[in-house]
Parts: sequence; structure tokens; C-alpha cells
Amino acid sequence: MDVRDILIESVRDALADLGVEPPPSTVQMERPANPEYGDWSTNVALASAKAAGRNPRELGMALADALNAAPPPHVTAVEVAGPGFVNFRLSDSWLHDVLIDVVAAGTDSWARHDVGAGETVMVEFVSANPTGPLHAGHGRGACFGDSVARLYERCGHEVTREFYINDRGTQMQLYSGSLAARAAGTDVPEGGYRGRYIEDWAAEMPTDADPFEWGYQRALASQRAVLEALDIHFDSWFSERSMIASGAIDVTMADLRDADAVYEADGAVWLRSSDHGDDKDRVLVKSDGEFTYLMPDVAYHRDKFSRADRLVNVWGADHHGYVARMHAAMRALGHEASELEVAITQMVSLQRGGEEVRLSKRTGEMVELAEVVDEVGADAVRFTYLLFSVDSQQTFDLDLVASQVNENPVFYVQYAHARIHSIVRRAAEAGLVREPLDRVDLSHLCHDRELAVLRALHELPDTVLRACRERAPHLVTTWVRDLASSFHGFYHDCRVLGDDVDEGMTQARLWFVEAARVGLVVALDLLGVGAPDEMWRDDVPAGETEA
RNA sequence: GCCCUCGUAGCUCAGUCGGAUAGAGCGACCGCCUCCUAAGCGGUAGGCCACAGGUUCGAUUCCUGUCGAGGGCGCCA
Repeated sequence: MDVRDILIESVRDALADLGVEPPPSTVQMERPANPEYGDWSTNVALASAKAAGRNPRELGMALADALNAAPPPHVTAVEVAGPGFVNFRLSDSWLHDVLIDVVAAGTDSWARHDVGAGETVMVEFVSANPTGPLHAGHGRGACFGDSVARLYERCGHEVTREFYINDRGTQMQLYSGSLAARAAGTDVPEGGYRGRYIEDWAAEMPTDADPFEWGYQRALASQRAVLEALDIHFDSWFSERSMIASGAIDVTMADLRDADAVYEADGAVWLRSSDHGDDKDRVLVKSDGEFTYLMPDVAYHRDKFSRADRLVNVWGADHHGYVARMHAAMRALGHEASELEVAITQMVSLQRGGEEVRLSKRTGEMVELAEVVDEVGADAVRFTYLLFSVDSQQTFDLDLVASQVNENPVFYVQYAHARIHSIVRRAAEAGLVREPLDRVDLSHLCHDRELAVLRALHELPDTVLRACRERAPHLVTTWVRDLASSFHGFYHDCRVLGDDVDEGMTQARLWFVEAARVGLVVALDLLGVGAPDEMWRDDVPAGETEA
């Protein structure tokens, strides 16, 4: 049982014994930033004083007295501080229990949850038009979406990753028209695509190929390749065109009519989206008989709901205005808005040498995601995209990330893992075998550096849960940087192996190092970043030290 | 005009489901390798948490307003 739950239980029991009415609905138990305030702290006396009609400080004292009279496991002292915080001091043994939990669970189970059991989630992300390569701006949504999917999986959901392909419509026409024009040496059509890749691909295109189909496959192949390079794999690629053939669009329209959610005006068919929270009604079928982009999109989301309990969409900030209308459409079809969650990623601005690079497929100025991956590597790309909250705009300076390889935070974290592996390897070379955990005396682990690592490990399960709930993978990035920092501190100050290290200490630390490894591996996997066993700088060959 | 996100150290950003002394990296300065990889560790300097009100025992965190940055508000996709 987690120490936090133990403490919360004991607080509840003590409050009941003290006759506190009404009992608090929740008891907050957190680890204070300042060590002066103990290892764990609760504000329950402050929070429930008013309802109980008692003075917070006095209530806190009574609570502390009761708890001190019969201390819960690990607790050495309970004190009251400030306006009525009740602070617990624990022996290091609570952290040794954390180590035991971590290594018992291992990389498969530590920080795994079952809150999502029985719920299927479909994460739809990237969904770029098949009219060109993915650019660096798509990278953020790609890495974010995949990591969110990993978080849902870790929390027990059954997850499908889906890529929606807009394989019909105006943009496709312009794209294939541009390819054909380039191939023929004529001017690209008005509003067409002018990127360099158009020239390259037009040159590649066989003369007898259909520019539409060939161009479609070419773009798709390009996008798929770079996603694979980033270790992002979709379970399904959903074609917009397929919904024409399957009649899904017609069925959707019929459903909307049955729900009295559409009407005709000015020769067009309108969705009554303003009945469901949108600013205004939206056109589904134009007066010329063509669909707007919205109609197939609604049909698509309707289809997704037939395949999953919960939908998560990852959209760029330039699409946030469509959230309300899509929610409205889904409500009209009988779904709750809460079943469709739209995560908005703010824009990525790219710089090269401090100069802004504009991203636009139409003007042709772009930086391909594939170039970025080539320059800095997949791990650095993923880690960099997941460094910050997607609620903030991000500036990605290609030169900086490429040139600062040695200062990149991803290497800092991966290096911690490499150091662990190094210790394990040396131990094996020395013929050292870890004894069964129950025969190892963990009380050796009392160094501040060791305790800091164990405290961090205790937080991972909560961090994962919160990162999933808030769809915020950067919380995991922040956590793993913190763990790496604690571990490097340990590595610097504490030795695992050596003639001058007590045997019992070596045994305890071998298990300790295993626990740290579990934390690193779990977190890096959630980010989709590798955990290498060795890392050698280019200028320092393996086995040598720097001059 | 309306909607969304953001405004925290020189720079890039964490922290914000209300808590007790606001953190990291980079940059600057000063230290640490006879020792499991120095892609490492430690220290110094650097903040009216944009601004003004409000709620609260308590606000960087919640609410309102102002200012600033970016993105949206089509019978375009």
C-alpha cells in the first residue's frame, strides 16, 4: 500500500475519533517543497476547520496528538506548523518500500494504471493533406499525438492511432494540377503548389502516370516514411474518399435530417450548429451542390464514434475555430461533447540561424520534417517537441538544436541510462550478482542523493496519470529530466562498485540502480525516446577518456 | 467586434486541480576527473510571476478588466 494512502487513512480515522463533523470529503496529502516541513503534509485542518466549526490550529494540534499517540507505519513524528498544516516526518524506510515496489513492478508495470480499463480511445493526429511532405510544424502534432496515445495505453485504455487522409477535394486538385504542370513544363495553376518538392516529384513521375493517383501515393509514402523514422506507427489510415463509396456521407446527412439538425436556405444545406453552442449555423452542402469541408468531417467523426468510446483529436491552433462546430455536429448526432476531446497544439515557429522560416506549402517555403530528423536525430526531435507544453508556442531553432547536440536535454537524460548500464556491465564483469531483494539491507540507502532519486521514483505513477488526464506529455519530460538530475548527483557522490565499498552497500545500490533504470525506461518510452546502453561523444572513442 | 492560447531570471521554458522560502537549462562568473563514461557534479550572480481590481485564512495559480504576443472567426480546405 502506498504510503500516501496509509497516511490519509490514518488521518481519516483520527478525525473520526476526534468527532470531526462532517468528515472531509477528500484529504490532501502532499510532499512539501521545504524539508523543514517534514516528508508529507496535509492541509486537512485548514480545509475542514470552518465546516467543523473549530479553530484550524487547534484542530491540527488535536489531530497531531492523536496521530503521535499511535503513529502510522514509517511515521516518526507529527507536528503542526503555520496556520494549521499537519506535517509528518517519516523514517527513510518509506522510500525503501518505494524501491521494493518499483523493482517488483519493473518496466512493464511500474506507473501503469487501469483507470481506462474497458474504454477504447481513438487518437487521431497528423492527418496532413496528402499534397506534400510533412514539415517541421507537423512534427509537434505527430510527437505529441503519439505520446498522448502511449499515455492512454499506460493508463489502461485500448488505443487506436488513426491518420485521416483528405484524399479528395480542392487541395488535391490543385496539387495534382501543379504536378502535371511541372511535368509538362507549363505554369502551375492559380493557387497551386510551388514547393521545390513539386519539381522533384514531377521529375520522378512516369509520363503515363495519373498525376492525381501517383501524386497521392507519392505524398503518402513521403509522410509515412518520416513518421516511421520517428517511430510513429498508425493503426489505420482512413480515406475521405472511402466515405463517398461507402455511402457514409449520405447516411450521416440522413441522420442529421432525422434529428432535425439541418435546414435549407439560399440553395444550401445548413447545420443548426448554433443550437448546440456554436456561434452560427454552418453550411454542409453549398448551393452548387458540392460539400463544404465540414460535411465529410462530420461523417468521419460519426464513423469514428462507431469504432471507439472516446475520441481524441490533435489539431493545430489554426483549427481551433472548428472545435465548436464539430462538437455541435456530434451533439446533433446524439453524442456528448465530452466524448470528443480536441487537443490544440500551438504553432511552431522555425528559425534557422535566428531567422524565421515561414511554413507554407503553397509558397513552397518549408522545412521538411525529414530534414530535421536527419540533422538532429529522431530522439532529439521527439524530446525537443515534448519539452514544453503544447499550450505555448514553440520556437524550434534548427541550427541551435543541431549544433548544441552536447547540451541537448535528451542526451542528459539518456546519459543517465547509459551510466546505469555501465555500472551493471562492470558489476557483471566483476562476477557480481544481485542477491534476492529480501536478503539485501536497504537501510544502507540513506544518502541525500539516494533519497532524492527514490522520492522522484515515487512520483512517476501520479505524473503519468496526470499527464494522461491533462494530455500533457511534457509533464513526463519534466519528470524524467528531474530523475536524471537526481541520478547524476548520486553517480557523482556515491559509488556502487569498488574495493572500498561495503559489500552490503554494493548490493543495496545495485538494486537502487535497477529502480532508477525502471523509471528512466518507463518515462522515455512514454515519450517515444530510446534508452541507449552506451553513449560516446564523437570526439572521444569508446574506452578512452578525454585528453 | 467576438473566441482560443500565451505573458514567470538576460534568453528558452517548467511550476499554477489555491498553500508555508517561485525552479531548471542556456548564457556570465568561480570551482571539481589517480575513482562505475566530465554528454557529469557543486557554487555565485540574476525575479514587484505583464498591470489593476476581486474571491479566500492564504493567489504566480481562481474570477473580472487593461495592455502585449500569436492563432481563429467564409456557400476556402
